[in-house]
Amino acid sequence: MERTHTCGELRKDDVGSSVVLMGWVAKKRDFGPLTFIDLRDREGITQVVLNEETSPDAHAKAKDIRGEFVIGIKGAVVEREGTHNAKLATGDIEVHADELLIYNTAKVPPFELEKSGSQNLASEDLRLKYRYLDLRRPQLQNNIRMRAKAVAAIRQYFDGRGFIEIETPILLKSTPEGARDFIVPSRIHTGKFFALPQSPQILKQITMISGFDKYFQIARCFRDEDLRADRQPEFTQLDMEMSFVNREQVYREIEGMFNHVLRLIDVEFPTEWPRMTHSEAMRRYGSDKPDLRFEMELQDLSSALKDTEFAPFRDTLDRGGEIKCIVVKGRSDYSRKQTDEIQEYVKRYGAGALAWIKIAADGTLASSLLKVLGEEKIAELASLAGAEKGDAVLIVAGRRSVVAASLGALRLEVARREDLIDRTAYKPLIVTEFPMFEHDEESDTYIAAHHPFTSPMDEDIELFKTAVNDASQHHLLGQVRAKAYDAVINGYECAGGSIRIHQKEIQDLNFKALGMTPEKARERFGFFLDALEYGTPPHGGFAAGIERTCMILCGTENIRDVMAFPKTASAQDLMMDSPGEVDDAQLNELGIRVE
RNA sequence: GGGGUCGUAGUUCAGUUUGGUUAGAACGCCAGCCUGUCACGUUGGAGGUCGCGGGUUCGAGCCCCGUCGGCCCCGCCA
Repeated sequence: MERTHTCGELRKDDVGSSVVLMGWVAKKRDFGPLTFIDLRDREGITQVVLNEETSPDAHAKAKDIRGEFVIGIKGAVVEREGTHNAKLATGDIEVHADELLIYNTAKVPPFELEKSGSQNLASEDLRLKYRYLDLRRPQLQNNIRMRAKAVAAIRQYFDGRGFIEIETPILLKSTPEGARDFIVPSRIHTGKFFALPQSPQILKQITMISGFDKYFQIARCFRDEDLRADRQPEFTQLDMEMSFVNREQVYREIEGMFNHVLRLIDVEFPTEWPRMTHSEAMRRYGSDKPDLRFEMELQDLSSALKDTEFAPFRDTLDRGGEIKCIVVKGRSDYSRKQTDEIQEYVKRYGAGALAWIKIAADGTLASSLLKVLGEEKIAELASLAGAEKGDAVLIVAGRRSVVAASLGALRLEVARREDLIDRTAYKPLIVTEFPMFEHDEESDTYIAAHHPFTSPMDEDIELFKTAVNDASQHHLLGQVRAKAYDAVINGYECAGGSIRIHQKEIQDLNFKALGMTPEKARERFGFFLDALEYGTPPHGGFAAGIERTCMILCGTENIRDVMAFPKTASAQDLMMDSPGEVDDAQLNELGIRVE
C-alpha cells in the first residue's frame, strides 16, 4: 500500500478516483454494519466509511480500531450527498474503504486530544508530559508550522538582501550580558567551563571586524533566569549586524523583515513604521513597549497639584516624583471592591496607593481625595485628565519609575478587563533613543541599559565624557541617550538593537562609566578590545525574538504554544524529566563534586 | 528570593461558604444493540490513597500547620 493523498486534500474533483490514505484515527463512529472513521494526518481529516455489505473484511478489522491507532486505507472517493460536512475542508467527500491496514495500535491517551463541546483542554503539565500527543492537536501543529514558515521567511528576506548566514559557537566563554550563564564543564581542561551564549553579540560584532559586513543568524540563546509566560531558558533569535550604517538603515531592515514575515498572516504594515523616543513612550504610556492598539494615555496632574498641602502628594513632588493618572471611559460605576482590586494591582509595582475620581452621569463628583483636596480641585484634576461624565480617573503618585511601571501596567490591565483591545489590529512601533544607563537604587551605581557595546548618541557625547571624567558629574550618566532601539508590535518587544561603539576610546570610557577597571575589562573581553583596534568599521544591528514574533503570528500569549518542546515555569522538561542527575563516573571525569 | 492561584475518577470540573450516612456530573474507557453519523444514538458496566505528610475533632475532600507540583505576577531577565 502506498499513500496517494493526505487527509486534507481530497475535494469534489477527486470523486471516482481510488486513493490510499494513512494517518491516525481521530474518531470512530460505529453503527454496526456501517462504521465511520475520521482519519487524521498533519494536513487534515477525511471521513472514511466502512460498509459490512460491500467490504466485509475491512469492516471487520475496523471493529478492533480505537482512537490514535495508525492505519492505512484504500478506497474510492465518493461525493457526500446530503451529508456534506461544512466543518471539514474535505467535507464534500468521503472515502469508501475496501482495504484497511492497522500499522500500529495505541494505548488510550491519558487525555483527550480534542475535547468535545465546551470542555477544557487537559491541564498543561499533563500535556507537557505527553508533549508528543499534545503536538498532534491541529492548533499546535499549525503554530509549529507557522514558526517554520516565519523562520523560512526571515532567511528568505535576509538572503535576498545580501546577508550572509554565519553560525557562531554554542560553547563560548561567558558573554557580557547581564543574565546568569548556563555553564558547561570542560573535561579536557578540568576545572574550566564553557558558557552557553546568552546572545551571539560579541561574535557578530567580530564578524563585522572580519569584513562580512552583512551577517545574520537564527541563533539559539540561553539564559538561566526565572521564567514567565513569554520567557524560556532557551529561545531563538534572529540576530543580524551590518557595517557602515546609521540607525535609519537598520530600522529599514527591521521594518523590511517584519513586514515580510507579517504577510504570512496577511497583515500589511507601513513601509516605514511610526517612531517614538523612549522618553515619549514612558511619558505617554508608562512603558518602553507601548501597546498602541488602544488609547488611554497617562495624564500628568503634577502641575495642577504643585501647591497642594496634601502630605502624600506634597512629599512626592518635593522628592522629584510625579502624580499621573489614566481615564477609564464609562466606568464611573467602579465599585469599592473594584477600586480596591485595582489598588492591589498597582501595589505590585511599588505604588503606595491608588486615588480615584468618579464622575457620575449627572456630573456628580466622587473621589477618594474629596475631603483632602475639595470639590473644586477634584473637578480641575478631572478636567485636566480629560475625563467626562461617566468616567473614572485612576491616580498614582510616587517616583517617576514607579508611576510609569504601575500606571503602564494598569493601563494594560484595564484594557484587558474592559475589552478595549482590538484583537484583529496590529500596531508596530520603533522606540528610539533609549537611555544609555540605568540607575541602580541599591548600589547607587549606573549600569548599562542595553549592553556595554552600545554607542551613545552623538549629541550626548560631550555630556557622556563629562559625566565619566568628572566624578562630581557622575549623575549626568542618567541623561545620556544611546543609539539603541526596540521594535514593538502590539506591546511586545519583538526586536532590539543598537549602533555599536567602534572606537576604542569610547569603549574604554564606557567601561569606566560602568565602574569597570581597565584590568577587569581586559580580563572579560580582552580579545574583543584587541579586535576593536584592528580597523573596526562603524556597525550596528538588531536581534529579534523568534518566539515573540511567532506568538503574534499565532495570536497566543504563551511562549510554550510556539515551541515544540518547552519547559515548565520551573525550568523542567516534564516529558524527558530534565534536568536529571548524572553518573558519578561522569562527574569524576569532569572533576566535579556535588554537595 | 517574594506574592497570588489551583491540585477531587483516565480527563475537565462541581462539592470546601456552614465538618456529618454510600464523594457527584460530563466526556473518555469496557461490553452489547443500531445503515448516514460527523459532539452519533441507545442499554449496561468498570473506574476515587479527594497531591503528599502531620494535627484538631466523636467524625475531615471541607478547619489548622507543613510540604510537593502546575500556572500567573513582582524581583530577575542589558
